[in-house]
Amino acid sequence: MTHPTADAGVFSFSSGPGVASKLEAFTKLSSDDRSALSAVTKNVRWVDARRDVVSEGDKPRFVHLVCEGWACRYKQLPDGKRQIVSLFVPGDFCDLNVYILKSMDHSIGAITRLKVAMITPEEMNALTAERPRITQALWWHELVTTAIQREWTLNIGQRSAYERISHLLVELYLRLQTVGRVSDGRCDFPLTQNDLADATGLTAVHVNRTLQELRRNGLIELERKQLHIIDLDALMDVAMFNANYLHLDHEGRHLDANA
Amino acid sequence: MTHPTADAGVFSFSSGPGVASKLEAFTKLSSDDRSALSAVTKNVRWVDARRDVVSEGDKPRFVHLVCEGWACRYKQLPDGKRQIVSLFVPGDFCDLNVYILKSMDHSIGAITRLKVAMITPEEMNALTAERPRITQALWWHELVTTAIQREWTLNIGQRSAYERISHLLVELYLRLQTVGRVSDGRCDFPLTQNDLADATGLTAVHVNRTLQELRRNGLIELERKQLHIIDLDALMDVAMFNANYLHLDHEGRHLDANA
DNA sequence: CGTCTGGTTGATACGACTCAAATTTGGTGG
DNA sequence: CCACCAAATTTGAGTCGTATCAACCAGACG
Repeated sequence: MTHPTADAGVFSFSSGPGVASKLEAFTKLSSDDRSALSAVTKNVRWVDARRDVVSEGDKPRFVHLVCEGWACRYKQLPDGKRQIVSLFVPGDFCDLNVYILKSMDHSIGAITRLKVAMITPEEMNALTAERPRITQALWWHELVTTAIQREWTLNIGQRSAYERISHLLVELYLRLQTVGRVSDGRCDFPLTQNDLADATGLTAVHVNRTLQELRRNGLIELERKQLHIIDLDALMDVAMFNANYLHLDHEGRHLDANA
Repeated sequence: MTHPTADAGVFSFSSGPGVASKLEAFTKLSSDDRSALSAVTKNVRWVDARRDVVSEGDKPRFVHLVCEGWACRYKQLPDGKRQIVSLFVPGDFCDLNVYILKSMDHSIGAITRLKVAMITPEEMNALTAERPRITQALWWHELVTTAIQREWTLNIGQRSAYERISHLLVELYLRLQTVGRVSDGRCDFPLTQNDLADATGLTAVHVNRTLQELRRNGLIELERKQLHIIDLDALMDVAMFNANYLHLDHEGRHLDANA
């Protein structure tokens, strides 16, 4: 098992599933699709943990695709409060089509050391012009991303701390599962309690006590940046988790596009 | 002034700005663009206040465009709690491209009596195939909609009740302004305190007391479904309002596409 | 009129915050 | 390999913002 801070890579599956893995949760891609995708993801960049990939106010120039590591989207208030509004795991695109806008209204930050592919608007246009299946899949990705954003609004607005953290854990667990980064009920989980606090609108102290309660109740184990979900059904129950918003039910998913 | 429940129409500007008004906040449209738009918005439907336009679980079949009245997007939890995750005012599209998905993960509900145009996927495809400027504008619309969603997450996660309600009032005021539905610091505001509670993650009682405080502090007047913002700058200050997320700064906005 | 929805008020309770300090962990350099 | 330091986690005590519960009131409607 790779150590979280080792230089070679942050994750257990450091040469794990390809960048297409998330899109393939929507539809099977042909091998041509896959090679077109990997052709535009050649231009990669490593970003240190806790560094910005893009900062609020920047003119957006690239679409970013997370290859390795975790990132977040966050917004900051003048009084210093910070809200993490999205989390990105490997396979996630950060800002499809954002280059239409004049300036970023939020920042993208690296949670861990991060490998991101940088795709130019021209490459994206070429890709979508030539590969309708990828275009569809990117649209699906965009719709799921905004559905997750809505669920977060619901989560923060209506659930208690205990439910809220449970919900976030389940969401991330399922998202990691769809890109092949869960095994044996376990996954990497590099968020600090401070990150968790910023993502859920709670304080770090309260997150700490809530996690202890989840442990005490036999629902999870969480240490050394490893999450083990002991009883997923019970945790989903606590969280009132309804997976419909992840839209993993697409029929095309089981078809083979290479036929 | 038209009464909210009168049959003729909910708003002061009932034959107000056209459906293109929001898109024109991004870029000037040509008269061809405008007629193409109005051609696909012929199929309209009236929905009673407090009724669903689309319900969670439905197969999405149309893109909806709000012509008159207000609507909301909401999600409900099994324990009965409800979160309004978005609000729609005239000129807003509800769910661009949503027909890619198999089922709705949220509902769209009418706040007032509502006039919505129903656009088929085929019409949308034809529209975007033929009218690149509209395609761009729709993308911009989509990006702004999700930016608003992120700002709501921030709002609920980090701002106090007083700041939070202020922020929502300012946002809606500015959005109404861009579609020409503000005059003299005043606009229609059909939300009940209960709606406001569901949108901000507060209770109706607390919303009530908070509104009273805003009134007491000379920032707003709000009665009979009319909002008067007395001191916009002060209110924006309270809310720590940064309008960047509305992306109203696009250069194309001031160009004339008919040239 | 009586009913209903939306708004207002008061008293009380509690979930989450604050502040402060101690402890543990992980990384760094001698 | 150990000593050190910073970051992250944990604990405790006290407070506060917002929720809860329960009336009551006003206007709109049938």
